[in-house]
Amino acid sequence: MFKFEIQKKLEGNLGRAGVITTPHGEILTPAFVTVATKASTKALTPEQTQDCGVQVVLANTYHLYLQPGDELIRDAGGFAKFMNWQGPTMTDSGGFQVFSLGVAYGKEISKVVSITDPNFLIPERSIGSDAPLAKIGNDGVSFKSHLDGSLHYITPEKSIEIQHNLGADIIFAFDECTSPTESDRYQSEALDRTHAWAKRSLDKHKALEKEKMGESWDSQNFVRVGAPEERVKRRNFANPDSMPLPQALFGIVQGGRSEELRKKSASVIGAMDFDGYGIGGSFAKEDMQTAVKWVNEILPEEKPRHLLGIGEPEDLFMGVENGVDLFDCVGPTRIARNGTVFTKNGKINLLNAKFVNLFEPIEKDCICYTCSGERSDIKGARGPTSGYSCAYLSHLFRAKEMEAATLATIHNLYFITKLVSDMRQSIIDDTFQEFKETFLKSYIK
RNA sequence: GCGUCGGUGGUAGAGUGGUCAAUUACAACAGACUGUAAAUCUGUCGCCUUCGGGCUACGAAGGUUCAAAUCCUUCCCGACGCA
Repeated sequence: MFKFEIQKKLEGNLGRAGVITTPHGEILTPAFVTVATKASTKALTPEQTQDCGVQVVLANTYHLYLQPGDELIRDAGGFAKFMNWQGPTMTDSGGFQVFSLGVAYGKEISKVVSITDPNFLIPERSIGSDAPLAKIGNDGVSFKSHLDGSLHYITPEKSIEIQHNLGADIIFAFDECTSPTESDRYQSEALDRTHAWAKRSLDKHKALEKEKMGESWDSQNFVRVGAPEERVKRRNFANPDSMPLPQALFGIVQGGRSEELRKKSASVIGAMDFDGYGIGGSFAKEDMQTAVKWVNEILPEEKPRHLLGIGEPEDLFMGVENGVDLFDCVGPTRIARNGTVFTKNGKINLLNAKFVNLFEPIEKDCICYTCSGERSDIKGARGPTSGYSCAYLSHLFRAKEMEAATLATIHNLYFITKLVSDMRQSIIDDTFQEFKETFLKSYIK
């Protein structure tokens, strides 16, 4: 029931348009995956998220394991059902938290740095005095919960077990996301660890799939006909209707900024029997493109590739052109909550003084709910409307009204989802290069 | 009219002789945000500056003092109490 079909390839580079089939529906690729870390697209209901054109949401293993607990979500029938999301889902393995709660904790480090930024060479610039909450060992990672200080030990096996309880259609191997400031020697050590963890993740996944789906399970020919009682019982699903469904596992390529390590990782991970591949880790903004290219030239062409945690418009073009099928990023939703929205002419901050009395939508020709005032599925049902003005959004942000986050998030998700889906269409129409040039010309000033 | 308390930067509110251009919060102004520790964080926030400093400021005007937002006098304004 997990399939990837390439519909059309870009001439002269690695880009392609395709379709991923999951037990919960299809994903037309390239696609932007919306991040719903704690089983919620912050500020939006699933219905609103879907209305933005979002096909897939990605939740987080570590966060849901801590709260409300993966077993509870298993009993609820999986996180999609738990949050009332109708489409395909993914979970990240917790590998990113190894970074964000580890070396990056309390520090001013981003996984994407700019080589022109002098500060990036000062690795340990501290913005707090807290000790890291994640400590890495070869067998796994110990975490001190940021919620209550309790100690937890996550191994590749544990991550996969949790992800099976969470029940997403696509799950990820447990990896170590390294900091861009680490030495080559460390990156190499970490890479070996990530490779070992990939193998362990895969073995555990296969074992759990076998247990869940039965010995003669065939992922390509799965038909959803009803859950064998016994298997339902064995997996301890509280709701017998929520039959166990097959899950796909993606391995993760690491290697930091090193060509040698990136290529090595793509070979090692690409040779393992994963359903698809994630490209993770740290990048320099300036050479992200070459890094992605090194990797995708090696990874098996017939399997989907997911560029983890990348989502600036210019990076999306770069990724698509270099053979990436899926992206996820907290950027669009996070900056929206902080008052920044995308426009064709670059990002704008709605909290700037100039928007206080601007009685126009963010973008006049945008048809998202925020700009047009209309939901895509019931256009005209509420009578004439001209959408929400910048002045109103500015007021909501200044007044700290929750709706500010909702409306800004809707616009940004629509913008970014539409952008990637337009890229997909342009690949099919053979107009990708023109589309890219036109967009970037006005977007980057 | 008498008495008491009080008047501090956009606001609230510290400070009651020098370390005060004045704690703090909010507001304002700008910036950041890339597998979410994030409805968060950072910077600026009297005027001028060659970034050393200079100038004007704590209701107003005088005064004491080497030195005053801080002490004294008068005036103006506010709250409360008594007539």
